[in-house]
Amino acid sequence: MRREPDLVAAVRARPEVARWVWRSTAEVYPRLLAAGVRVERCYDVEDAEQLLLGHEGRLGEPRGAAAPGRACGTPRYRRIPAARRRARLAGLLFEPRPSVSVPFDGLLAVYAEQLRRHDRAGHPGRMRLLTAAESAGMLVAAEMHRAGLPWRADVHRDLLNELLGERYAGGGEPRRLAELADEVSAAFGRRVRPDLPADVVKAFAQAGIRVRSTRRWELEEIDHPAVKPLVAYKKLYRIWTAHGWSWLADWVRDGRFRPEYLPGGTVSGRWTTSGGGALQIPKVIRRAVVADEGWRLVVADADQMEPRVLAAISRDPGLMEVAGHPDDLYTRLSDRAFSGDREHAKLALLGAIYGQTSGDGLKNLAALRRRFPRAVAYVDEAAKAGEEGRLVRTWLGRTSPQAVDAGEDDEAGLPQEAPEGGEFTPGYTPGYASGNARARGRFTRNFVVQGSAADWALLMLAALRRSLAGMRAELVFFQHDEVIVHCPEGEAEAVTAAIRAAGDEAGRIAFGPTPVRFPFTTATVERYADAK
DNA sequence: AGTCCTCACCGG
DNA sequence: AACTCCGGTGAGGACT
Repeated sequence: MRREPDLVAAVRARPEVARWVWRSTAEVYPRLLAAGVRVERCYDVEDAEQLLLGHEGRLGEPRGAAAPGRACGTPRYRRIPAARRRARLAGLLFEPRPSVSVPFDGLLAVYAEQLRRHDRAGHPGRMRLLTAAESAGMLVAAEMHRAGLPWRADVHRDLLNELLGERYAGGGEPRRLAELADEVSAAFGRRVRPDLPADVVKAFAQAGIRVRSTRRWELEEIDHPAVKPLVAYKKLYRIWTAHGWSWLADWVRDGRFRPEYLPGGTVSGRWTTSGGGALQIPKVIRRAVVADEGWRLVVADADQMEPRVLAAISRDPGLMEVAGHPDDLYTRLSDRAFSGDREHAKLALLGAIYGQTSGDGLKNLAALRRRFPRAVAYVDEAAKAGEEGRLVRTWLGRTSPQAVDAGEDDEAGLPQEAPEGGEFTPGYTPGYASGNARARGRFTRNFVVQGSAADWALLMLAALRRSLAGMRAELVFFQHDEVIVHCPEGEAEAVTAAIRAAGDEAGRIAFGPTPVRFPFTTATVERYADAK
């Protein structure tokens, strides 16, 4: 064993190393990137620990943007109630503070034991693939943060002026919002604050209309002159508060928007981001995402990712046949089982994946079950497991969190039991509590599909990262089933080909030999908004 | 003054 | 047609 005084020099001096094993990519890799050093592969011990603990059923708490060791010191961390923070800390192997170092021989022992724990997994090969893929994802996350999404602040400002109007000197609402608020008040015949739901509900009540909430879809069913300006206000208010001038000041520097990506930030393995709401950029704001001079954005969206993943993991012969072509899956599905009605076919399939409880999807589910019995049985079995309190796994082995038993005293801050009958309750989170078996069933039903899709996406990113390595092109954005690559115009064609290849390669590696295809819709554009 | 909760929007 | 799955974010207001 030897001590190296300088991380960057130590890594740079060993180009022959095939894979770096380290405690935390998020802690180490940004320092390397800052010095211009990239590594090909790594093994993130702390991330693997989370995945292994989950697989072993020893993780009752979710990982998230606020998980200790990930986002210490961020505002989100402080938002978590103290009782929950304690519960999270209890399941952690490592000290959450980056400043507390793990002894080197301790790390080696943990790594060696982790290798043995992979062997004991239900599918050791898949489990090794999962931890390797997520480690690759950690590299991608750090590199994307460093590269940043090209963002034109001037275009964004023009857009805000156009949508919201000028700001008044004293602060407060911009002109357009103030006008809409006046229109709302005029329609009610009294002063009403459109940003206060309680005020709006009261105003409608006085007008003789009872509303349960002020959600947009509910308001739109009401016939009242206040509805139109109210809905318009809510849309613009959202842009003003979440993506307005202060967002611009907080998050855009030197023509780049740099969110912090957290691979595996959700229980299902989807990524989250921290800061700037990077995964919720409104469509209109995407006009501000503009490629550099002479460069292009290659925007690629995986087509019907979740149905294709369901075909691959359930091995349903009929659904694999439908998903075995690159063209629109729902059209083929409707030709087979829904006499050409694409919308019904789509709703039925999504309803099966989401565990729909009412509506048209339920009727069409019967048709789906007749034609694609193994696919429906796959998600039904996952739902049954959840209802009975068992764990479910994604294809590669990411495991649903343990249902938390109701009644334990360290649960302060966790949502309480949902009401009988499975009604939707805002704030109730089925993944974390066991109060409602049916809600838990919907969660596990969706988990196996959404999570396996996240498995695939991770492998796709890793494959894409490898093929971009020799180019100037950079991955600059990733959102569940969508990637953006920023590249010189001349590389756009090669990048597009690389993305398509990565999709099918990820399918083969994740799911083994399968006829299922994983095509992308791609667009080479100068502005993100032009991709759709 | 700081913490916590609710509401409602955005995205997939 | 209805609000089912996974999330982040900010504002307002009640509370300590």
